[in-house]
Amino acid sequence: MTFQTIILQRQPAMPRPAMYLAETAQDALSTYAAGSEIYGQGELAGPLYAVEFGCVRIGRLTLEGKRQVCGFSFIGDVFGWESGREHRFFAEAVGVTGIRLLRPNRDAQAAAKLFPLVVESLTRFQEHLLVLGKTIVDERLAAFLCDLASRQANGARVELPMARNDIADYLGVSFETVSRILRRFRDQGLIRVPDIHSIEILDRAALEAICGREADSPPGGTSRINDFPVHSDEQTARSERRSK
Amino acid sequence: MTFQTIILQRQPAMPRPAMYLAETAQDALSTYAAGSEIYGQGELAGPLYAVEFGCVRIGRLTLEGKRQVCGFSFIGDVFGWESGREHRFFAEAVGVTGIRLLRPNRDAQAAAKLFPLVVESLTRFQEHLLVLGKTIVDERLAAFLCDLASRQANGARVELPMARNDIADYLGVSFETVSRILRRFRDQGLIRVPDIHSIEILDRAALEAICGREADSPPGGTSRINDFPVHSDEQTARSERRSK
DNA sequence: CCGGCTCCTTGACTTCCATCAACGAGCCCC
DNA sequence: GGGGCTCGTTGATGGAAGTCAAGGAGCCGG
Repeated sequence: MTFQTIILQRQPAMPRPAMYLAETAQDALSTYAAGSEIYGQGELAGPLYAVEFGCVRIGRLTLEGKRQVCGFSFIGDVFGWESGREHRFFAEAVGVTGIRLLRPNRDAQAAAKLFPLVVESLTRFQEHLLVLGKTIVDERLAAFLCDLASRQANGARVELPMARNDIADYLGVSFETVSRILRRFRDQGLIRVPDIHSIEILDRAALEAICGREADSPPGGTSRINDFPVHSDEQTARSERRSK
Repeated sequence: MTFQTIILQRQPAMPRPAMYLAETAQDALSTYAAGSEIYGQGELAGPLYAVEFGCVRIGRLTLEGKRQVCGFSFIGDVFGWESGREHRFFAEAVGVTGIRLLRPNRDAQAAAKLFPLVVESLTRFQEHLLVLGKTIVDERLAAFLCDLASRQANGARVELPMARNDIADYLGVSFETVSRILRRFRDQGLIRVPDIHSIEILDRAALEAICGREADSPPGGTSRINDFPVHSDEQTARSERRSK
């Protein structure tokens, strides 16, 4: 396995709440080789991980040996949440990747700081869930590209550090289909593919139309766990049945 | 719209962390008619909601008018997390459903108590995500049944308060396919369908084999945000490339 | 009781996509 | 440079599941 040459957006560390939890800046940073495992299924869970640079894929190996990727984490993202003692997923570096270990403190302040992050993570999974619910594969791929474009603030240029195989396992399609659809998008003039690991979006509106997106509304605002509007004991039977 | 006769597992409220946050037991409880909206897309977010009895579906209406259900919440589950100011999903009562409003306190203790709940919710979405990644629809339905069976501690009996349409939108298939596959499972002797809203699982092992499940490992244990095993700066290039 | 409604089932057809297969490109090491 | 490897592309084919359509089963109100 060779080192990938792409190092995605190496930028100064972002001023995120997660950073507050790192013990010291020096000893909590690890560099992972391309393809190396950050943690494996069944390993003991505990710390959280923040991506400093590069890209991480999170997924699971099924009993039949198939692989399903349930998410990618890019710079600034935090992953590693577990509700049990063990990791139910694996995490692997896609390219050369820098990871900062986050050690949650025992005091309650730590939970309050982590809260927005876990909710943001939840939001991501929910959104991806909707993508996987789509039956037309074009829509899934379009959604994937739009999502990447909005997460990477690179203008029309989108980096694809992961392999086609990873994208396929992420979108629940075969990697041949990924290849074919990218080609179709190219033929339709929606994208350009200057090299295998980057894509230039020529017609963002068209892509968003394909996957049924509204505007560019990136998740991850401020998490609100405070004041709330009381509306109690409503018996309203607004009961139109929504369907196709 | 008529009231459904099924009220799912009306039990004494479970001693869950969520309960600690309800203001008072009386005024925070609302009863919703079947099909009624608990909150809608675009509404202001704020409080959390705990299911006391019944069942809630959470989903989104896409621009094209299609509906995608991204989760069901049963008794004891907490929903309503949002990373932004607005709800990006709707929540509707499936049958007659009792909802307890949870008002998070401002103090940090609240976040610490809510933490396990949001991580549990995250876990559910992750698991469902893997289900949607499956290409064979039989596997999705088998996974759905197994999931319900493990969430409802009813032995082999599984209540299906939601419509076939809901299941279809949850699994990303057409409702005709749901019907067909349930029939096939019945013909194969895997399930019995005594009435339209309940299923008896005759061969749990076979169902779990179909969807590739290991043992019955219900999520929602104790969330660990504390001590962690330090393993810093590993450069190990354990780089087998996992694939199909 | 009958009509109207929603939900569910079943059938026929068609399309989309997974699979199998072959080949090319890039990379690395010997 | 040549061989071996992984990754990516493209083509051909079959099967799985969506779509269209019709009909049945409850449920309700008049």
